[in-house]
Amino acid sequence: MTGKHQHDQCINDALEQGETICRESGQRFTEIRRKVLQLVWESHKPAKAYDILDKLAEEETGAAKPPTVYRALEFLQDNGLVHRLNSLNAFVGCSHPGQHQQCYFLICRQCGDVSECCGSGLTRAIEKSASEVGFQVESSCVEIRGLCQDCASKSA
Amino acid sequence: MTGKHQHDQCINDALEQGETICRESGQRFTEIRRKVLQLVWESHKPAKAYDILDKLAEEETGAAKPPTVYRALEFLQDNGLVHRLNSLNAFVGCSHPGQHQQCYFLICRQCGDVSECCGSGLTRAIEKSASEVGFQVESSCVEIRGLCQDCASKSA
DNA sequence: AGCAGAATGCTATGTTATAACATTTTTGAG
DNA sequence: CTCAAAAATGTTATAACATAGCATTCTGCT
Repeated sequence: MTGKHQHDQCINDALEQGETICRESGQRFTEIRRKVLQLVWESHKPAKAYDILDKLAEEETGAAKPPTVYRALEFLQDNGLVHRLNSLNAFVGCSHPGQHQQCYFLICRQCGDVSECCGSGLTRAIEKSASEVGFQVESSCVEIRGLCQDCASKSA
Repeated sequence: MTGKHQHDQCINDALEQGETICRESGQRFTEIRRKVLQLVWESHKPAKAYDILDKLAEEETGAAKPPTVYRALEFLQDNGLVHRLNSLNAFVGCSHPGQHQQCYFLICRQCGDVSECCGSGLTRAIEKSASEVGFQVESSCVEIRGLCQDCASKSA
């Protein structure tokens, strides 16, 4: 996820998945939504809403306004194409849209890359802990900070 | 945590712990810090910075300004007396300051109460998941939404 | 063409948070 | 006690993040 990879492929995959998901659910994958998804996927680093806004402004004649971006982001979130990182007020592309129940994020404090994980172990641990105090889990937000493998090995 | 309880006791405990922690670490538990901690502890619901600000304004002659509140909150966080909930942009009192490694929060969507848990099971699950991809955990933020026991039984 | 609903544009404003510098308070050294 | 350094607070301004509400445009359908 964080290592060297042909990142264009990530972007293309993401756009195609957006296309597919919208087609299948009868929603429209409009230019703005496509563009915003592409910008979110420019890297594996979280994208801030206003940075996306600025990038849109560079490319478009009429500069986009905040609601435009936030609406697109909301749509993408609703359709599982991006996730919001609460601890950073930022967004990352979902690496396997349409197929997860619950996931969590590993955020590298060094390089800033975020990777998404979906092992069921953590989900089960959360359910278990919560049920011990009679709490019914509906959703959870798990954001983990630390050093990714690449950065750990470089700084070692 | 969420049931009926003599909440004054929670507040008093929290203030005393603030006192103690500051004394032991050679820091000052000033009036503002004390007051903000008290306001955070008014209930088990998360407190927003600007609400605290408003409450301070009601009681003080000279209305406090945002930096005053944010500074106090930062101090309290640094000393483990309050936690910030990223998913809500809000703060809750720490229910056992000075003695935890890592904790997570159960946030009831019905009554809004938040309770703090520190079982090691979840921490271990996080460590384990992260280590599978070579990620070194430094800190984590876990916020779980759902229904607390009280609300679940009422709505049942 | 004409309509309904979805999407976008746009203005304004609400909410959350911090930078930068002035002033006051506290503490400890002499 | 007094002064200087450090800590805390005050103050102003503004940055950063987000949404409400209404106008306009686009799309698909009949």
